[in-house]
Formats: sequence, structure tokens, C-alpha cells
Amino acid sequence: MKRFNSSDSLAAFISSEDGTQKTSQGYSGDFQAMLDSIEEEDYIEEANHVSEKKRRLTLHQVKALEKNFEVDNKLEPERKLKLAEELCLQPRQVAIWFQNRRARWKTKQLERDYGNLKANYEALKLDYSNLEKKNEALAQKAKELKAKLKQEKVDSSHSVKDEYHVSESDNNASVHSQNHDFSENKNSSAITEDHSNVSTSNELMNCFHLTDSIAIMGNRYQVYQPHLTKPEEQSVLGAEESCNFFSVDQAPTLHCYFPGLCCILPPHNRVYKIWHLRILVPFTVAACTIIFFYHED
DNA sequence: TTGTGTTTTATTGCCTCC
DNA sequence: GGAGGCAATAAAACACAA
Repeated sequence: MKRFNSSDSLAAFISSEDGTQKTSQGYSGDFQAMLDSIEEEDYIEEANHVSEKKRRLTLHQVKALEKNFEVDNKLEPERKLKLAEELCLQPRQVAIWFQNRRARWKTKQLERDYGNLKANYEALKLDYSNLEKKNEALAQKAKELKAKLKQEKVDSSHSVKDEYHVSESDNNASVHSQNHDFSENKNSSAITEDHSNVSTSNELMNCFHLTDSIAIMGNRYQVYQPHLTKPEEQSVLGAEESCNFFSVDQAPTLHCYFPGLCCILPPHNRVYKIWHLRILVPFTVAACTIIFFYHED
């Protein structure tokens, strides 16, 4: 076994401390007689007691061991014996010293690694913090730009309204003239409508189910002058298709005007009357064709 | 001087390798 | 099975403040 038993330790101790021990203790002459007189176990116990006394290595020994450790932290048997001989130590002591030294080195290395990892972590943490701040700043900037864009849209729509109000006043004259023409035409046309069947725009609207978008369009752009067309002229449906919505035998005589969705229905005995209104949205390419259903009881 | 914490030396038990 | 390494630990030696 590699283990040093008590006798090994004693032998090592005696061999290394041989002369001084004997002289200082003064038992050199009686030592063998004493060993002979005691039992072996007692001898071992005594030897253990003596060997337990740890002696620190001298500065010279430690320096030499450190120097060898720097060359190679593993100790080959040959080097161990050589070192032991040079430093007046037991090979076992040299081996233990290297072993403990490796353990200390490992502990230091772990501390260094921990320090490096900690430094790296702190650096990464700082980077992350900086990135987070930049991100927040960019998000805030984006928010401000969005708000600004929204505000600009609102402003532009207001300016469009204002502009339209101006043009609307200009158009009123033509509308009135149209109404005038209509009333004149009404009188002179072949329409012999019963005005009890004429619906006002409010009544008509009660019968409508408009989609939200159309409702919004109506609310927002009802001030605009729509361009009214006959179904034959403009329709999202084909001319034939749209015509199918109307009574076959009588094409609608449509008289409508905006604003106010005021529609005058043609005299008709059929249940449903359908018109197409095409609304052009100013400053856009959008146009909306609204199909009005009117139920006639 | 003494209590306490740290360092160093040494032991023990377990493991791997040859 | 012996040699050697390693982790855990004991214990002596040492440092230092109160």
C-alpha cells in the first residue's frame, strides 16, 4: 500500500531528524532497550505521537519546491526522489507538498475563473442596460412620431373640410339651381308622382342598413357634394346586373340630391325601389356606391 | 495573554490506471 | 494489487486584534 503507517512515519521522522532527536531527548543509548521492553502497539502509539508534531518547511525548502512546481505541477517519481534528497525531506513529504500545492492552485484558479466570469457578467449587464435604455429611447421616439403623424393627419383632414366648406358655398348655387331645375322638371316631366309616396331623406335612411364604413363616410363626408349618377351610367355592378335590381318594365326615374339624402321616389307600384348613389370622396381616388333599398308599404 | 481566523502539513478514504 | 491523484478533513503552526 502507498499509505504510510505509523512505523513509516516514525521511520521517516527518525531518518530526517535522526541525530538531533537522539541527542536532544537523551535516550539514544536506552532506546533499543525501551523498544524491546514495550509492546509493539505501544511503540506505534508513541511513534504516532512523535510524528504528529508538524514541522513547517524552511523558507529554502519552500522556495525550491515552488520553483519545481512552476516547472511542472505533477511530480514524477524520479524528481520526487531527487527533490527529497536535495531538500533533506522524505519523498512522501515532497509528494504531500505537491498535492497540497495543487489543491491551493486549483482554489486560486477557481477564484480567478470566478473573477473573470463575474467581470464578463458585469460587462454584459452593462451592455444590456445600455441597450435597454437605447431601446426605451427609440420606443419613445417612435411613439412621439406616431402621435405627430396622427396629429398631422387630423390637421390635414380639417384643412380639407375647411377647403370643402369654401367650395361648398360655391357649389350651393349650382345645387339650388339643380333643385330649381328639378322642380321645374318635375312639373314638366312625365313623372306624375303622388307626393304622398315621396320619402324624405330621414324616412329613407330609416330603411337603410348601412355598413359602418358607409355610415362613417356619410357622417364624415356628407358635407361633400356627391356626384349623383343614374344606375345606367355608374354602378359597381354591370349595367345589366344593376338594371336587374330595378323593375324591368320601368327604369327608375331618379331625382336625388345631396346633402341631406333627399330622394324623391318615382311613382311605382312595386314593393322595392332601388337607387345607386355614387359618392366621390374629395382628394382621394375613393368612390362609394350606395344602394338604397326602400320598402314601400 | 488569549481567543480566533488563516495557512500549512499531514491523514484518510475513495478512485483510476497499469 | 500497488502506485498515485484527489477531495475532505484534522491538526499544528502562525498571525493578529482586543
